[in-house]
Amino acid sequence: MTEQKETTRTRLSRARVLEAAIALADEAGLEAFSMRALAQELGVVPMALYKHVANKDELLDGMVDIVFGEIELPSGDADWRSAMRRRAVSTREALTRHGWAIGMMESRRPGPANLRNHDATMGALREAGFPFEVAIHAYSVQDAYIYGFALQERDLGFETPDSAGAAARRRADAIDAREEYPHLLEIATRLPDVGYDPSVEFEWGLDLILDGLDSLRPD
Amino acid sequence: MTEQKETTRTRLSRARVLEAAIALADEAGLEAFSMRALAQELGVVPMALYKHVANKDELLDGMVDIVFGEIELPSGDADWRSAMRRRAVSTREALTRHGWAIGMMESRRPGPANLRNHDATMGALREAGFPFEVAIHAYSVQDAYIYGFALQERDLGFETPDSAGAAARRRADAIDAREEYPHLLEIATRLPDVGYDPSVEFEWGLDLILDGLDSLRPD
DNA sequence: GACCATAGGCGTACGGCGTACACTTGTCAA
DNA sequence: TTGACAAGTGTACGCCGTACGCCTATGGTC
Repeated sequence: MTEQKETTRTRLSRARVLEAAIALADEAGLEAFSMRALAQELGVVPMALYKHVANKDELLDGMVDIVFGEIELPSGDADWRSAMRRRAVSTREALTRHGWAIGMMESRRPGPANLRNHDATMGALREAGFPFEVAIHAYSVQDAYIYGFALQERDLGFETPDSAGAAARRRADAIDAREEYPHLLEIATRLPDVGYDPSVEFEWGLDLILDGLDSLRPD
Repeated sequence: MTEQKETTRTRLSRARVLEAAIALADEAGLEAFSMRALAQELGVVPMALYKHVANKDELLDGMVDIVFGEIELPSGDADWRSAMRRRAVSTREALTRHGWAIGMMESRRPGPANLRNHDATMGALREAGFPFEVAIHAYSVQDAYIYGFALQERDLGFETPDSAGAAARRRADAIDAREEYPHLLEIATRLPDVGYDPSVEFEWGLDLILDGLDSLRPD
């Protein structure tokens, strides 16, 4: 028979490496994400990766910029408020899909998608009439809120309406002295009842901020 | 002579380990923070640490709870707004001192200082008259903003009034296609002039949020 | 079709990490 | 003085990122 290379493996490429890297980080988390594990996932020896990325750091840079690329840019058509709102919602969604990226969005060498995103966002605010300094403030509050919310959402494990209650209860149970913390107890007991939807929660705070900003806009 | 042990080294203790660990993480950063480096700092062999902490994870838990302990609890005396404001400012300050802790405040097994902080904060909101669900929302926005701001502050390197401009310029310079991103260029050029104080920036957004919350309070 | 430069993938090896396990040494109560 | 128990040590293992040199498959040229 001598079937020639029954598995003529598709060649590696930077794009394939990045894609597999994101998939691995998504499902295994950042701690379990190693060059060696990634190589295995790709059916290749660890050092093969280094023909396509300079090192792990540069790989992470590339991964983060892909996440930035998944974020909806503020469209010039819509009014500033809904443009900002859509961008914020889309950012949180991307960060929910890629929890590993949350702490890295602004800490690495910015890629093209990052720059485009920041430029477009600042542009939308300026064109909405915010003076430079107010635009800086407005940008700062929004991004701090978005990143912080994503961080909390990931860390507190409030994923589904009532896993939130479960998580709260777990935290309360972790310490047995429940009666020492009456308000934590209230959270653990009442949160499951009132229900908790992270999207609703996110948008509640987002709208509070956007309302505040709107009242500062000239005209 | 035979001076007995000229350096009768003070015994190790959990407290000494934690203190040295925080000092090391503060000055060397989280990546350079290793059990081996910490041991060396304490003039001891790595495995000696394990007589005082279970493992690195549990050590980090302890470090984070010490950071929580440095945060001012909302006092029952003041009105809710200034109590929340002081807590927020104090949290940001603690996180600025201990940048390594930012991503870990809510991700680890909560220690006593953590629980006390959360309970007291939720309590202050409830006693201010916020209904349960609104109090949850109010808590969520504030903490998301605080943690997110601390994260940005650390990652963007906007430490001093004009290192902010320098950092912005550095980011703009990192890519040479400056004219492709006019609004980033504006930031790089104008930010040094208008000055940038992270405390002012933080409190601007904080007040925006607190004002929004105040308008929702019953009475 | 034959040849060869080059890019892609491999194997080995090194120093650093967290920490298991068995040991020696120091300390303090009896 | 003694002996038990706590504190500190030494060695070793399996991970990690990645430098370096080798082999091999690929595709352009004749």
